[in-house]
Amino acid sequence: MPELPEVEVTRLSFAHRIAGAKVLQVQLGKPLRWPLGVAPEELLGQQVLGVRRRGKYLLLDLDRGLLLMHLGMSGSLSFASEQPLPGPHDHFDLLTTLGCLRLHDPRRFGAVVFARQEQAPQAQKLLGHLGVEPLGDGFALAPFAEALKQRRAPIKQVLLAGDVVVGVGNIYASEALFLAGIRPTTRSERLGRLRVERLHAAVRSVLARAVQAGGSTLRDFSNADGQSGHFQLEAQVYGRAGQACRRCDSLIKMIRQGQRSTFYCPNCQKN
DNA sequence: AGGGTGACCTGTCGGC
DNA sequence: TGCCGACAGGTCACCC
Repeated sequence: MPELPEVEVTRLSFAHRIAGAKVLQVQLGKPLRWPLGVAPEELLGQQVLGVRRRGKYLLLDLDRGLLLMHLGMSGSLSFASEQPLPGPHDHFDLLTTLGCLRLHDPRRFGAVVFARQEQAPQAQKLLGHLGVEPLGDGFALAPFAEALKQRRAPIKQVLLAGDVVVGVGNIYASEALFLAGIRPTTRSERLGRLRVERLHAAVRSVLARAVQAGGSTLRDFSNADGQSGHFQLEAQVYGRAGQACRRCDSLIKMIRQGQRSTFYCPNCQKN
């Protein structure tokens, strides 16, 4: 479910409501990808100062540390004034004076990890290698071009790797490459100035529009209010193998790259 | 150090 | 209807 836009939409939906809350209780379900890394009692009484996002991580700033939350493949957060009855896939509840923040995650690829500070090794192990924020000022064309020139892997996989630019997941990678008119299999280093420029703009605009639309093009995403995306953004290529390209009517193709599906239009995306 | 692979876990869907 | 394999929005540890 969650790429950068979904994570950001989630953040926007509850950050203002949880700010200032004090932690009353922590309830854990089945194990997530990593252990919390601290005794839950350690969190009690701490105040939630705010919620930031770094890549696909949400950072819950507390007065004596921070919680790094990741939604994995199937996670979603909800924030409700009363604690709802926990279901079989609810694996983390943070009960606070202002409401209950809950991580629901059937596949349990998500995680909640505590660190005393952002620079602590537990946090840096997860955040340290991340690339620039695509929606921030740091996403400049020249360094992006420079980074892409250093890589020999197919451009789709460089985007997914997240060490050049963060937040682009499997859906938006295909979508951005379509927008830029670039074949996903093209080696990163072989992209010329013009294509890099188009890709830079495409990554930005695809992600920004998805945030504005309230989440992804896909069906089961909902923010922490329980509201689903507006579905205003139709996928151009993702999930459309065998269907007609919306721009040129050619048939959309699906291939496998690094065990993930990639979709593209063979006519609109020639190298 | 970059690149390729397997691993983690559960649910759903299509085909036989 | 039932079973089985393929696949799903992420990313880490591991090997070369």
